[in-house]
Amino acid sequence: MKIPPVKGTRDFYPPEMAVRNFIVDGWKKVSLRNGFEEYDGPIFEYLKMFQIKSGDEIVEQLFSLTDRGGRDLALRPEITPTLARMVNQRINALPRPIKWFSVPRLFRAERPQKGRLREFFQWNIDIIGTDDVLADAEIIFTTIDYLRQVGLTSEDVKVKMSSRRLLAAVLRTIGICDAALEPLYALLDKKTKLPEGTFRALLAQQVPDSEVAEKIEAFMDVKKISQIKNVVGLDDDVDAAVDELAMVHRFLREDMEVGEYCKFDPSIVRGLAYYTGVVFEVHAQEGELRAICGGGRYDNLLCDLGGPSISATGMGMGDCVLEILLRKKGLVEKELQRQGLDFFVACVPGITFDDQDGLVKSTSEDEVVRLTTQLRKKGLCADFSYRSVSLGKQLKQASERNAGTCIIIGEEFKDDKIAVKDMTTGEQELLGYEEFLSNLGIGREEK
RNA sequence: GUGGAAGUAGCUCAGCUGGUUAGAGCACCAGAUUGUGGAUCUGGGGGUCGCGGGUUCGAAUCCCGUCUUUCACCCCA
Repeated sequence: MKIPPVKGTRDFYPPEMAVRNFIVDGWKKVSLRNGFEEYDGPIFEYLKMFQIKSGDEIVEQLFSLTDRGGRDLALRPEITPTLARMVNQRINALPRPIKWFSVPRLFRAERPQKGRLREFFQWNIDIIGTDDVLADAEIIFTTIDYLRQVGLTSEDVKVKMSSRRLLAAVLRTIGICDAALEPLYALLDKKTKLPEGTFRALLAQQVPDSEVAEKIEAFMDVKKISQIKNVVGLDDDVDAAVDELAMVHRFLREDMEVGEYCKFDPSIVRGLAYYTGVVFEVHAQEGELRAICGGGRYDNLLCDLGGPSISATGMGMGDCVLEILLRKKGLVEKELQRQGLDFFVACVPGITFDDQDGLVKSTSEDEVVRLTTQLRKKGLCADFSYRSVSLGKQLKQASERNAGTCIIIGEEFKDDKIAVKDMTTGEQELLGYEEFLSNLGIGREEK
């Protein structure tokens, strides 16, 4: 019986696995060099934990199960609740600020489409326990640091940033009441995806006062943080929010040297209600891809999940959209070619080697295994052919395996010599067996 | 969850309005080549035409259902 892969999942054959590792290894490397420590939690949690934060609609998009003890569980659709749980559990013992990262495997029972599957990986970085905007800047910087690391330039991608606090202050100043904020956020979030006329019509529904609606539109057209005050007028809350966002931008531009990646964009709202401050998304400049990542400040979430009131800011980046973009930009091919063996050990089949008394000591096939063992003992990647086939076949295998060097055990092994062939240049030299082995470690660090 | 499009070999696809035994390229395996790889040539394996049902003397081809993929919505933690 043929069993197909489950809807929305991927099989990682070696080439796909190499790409996945390229992505994940980059995430980890960049996290560590920016001072984040890795954590992880269980792949399933109590269903209730996800319900608290997200509500019933989200529950329909969870893979849930009941265990034999009657516990209602769910495969994690995100790791932030787990992070909050772990931090809350040891909140008094953990030194702050907490700078943690994770690369969890996540599950969402949504209908799959381009850049969105039912099982995927997501890079999460969070800074918990400080309300300093420098932490927001660092989250954004670390995100850019990764994008830059894999070769995406400020021509390729842009960090669009705004602020929930700013948006709330602006809307209140204009005259929107608190109850109307949430549905309005949802609409503003969609502005760039809707035709202008449609947006205007929907806005008119929510905001009947055309003067107010015009002000909202004017705000949505603002290109620079410094222009906000001119459009909205004077207000202490707006001023404070503007200054805060301007400070994040200044850190990124003047101190972290990534200003060319960043721009203010008032249409960045983020879907979820729990964001409280700076919010941002990274988008590819060209093409119709969904956001590569998103993040922001969420000062109330830990408290909502049963912990103390502690501020936090973070970012999540999934692997699906990122991979599509990296492939489109030709940034993964090089990585695929780099993997391969250090050595492939081959032999001329059927040669026997005698000891001093003329008795058979070993065959060339035996010596292949012995030499490979020595190479592996030194931590090198080495392999050989199981079947005793012609030397030509073995060399072919060596090049298919992308071996850097091929070693040939032939007649000259009777004089304790081996042929060492460089597979890229094709050059070959005879070396003493012991001499070759003892020189192996040297010069390897430079590679 | 709603609507559109598609599904033929591991991959990309051909197969005219239903008509013998379903093809090609690439990939894979073997040989040419028992001490020298990436090339070339020759040969080979591999398909219940996504699955199930219907129409028909006859279905890869037409119809229905279903699964999967994909696009647009909903949503996007």
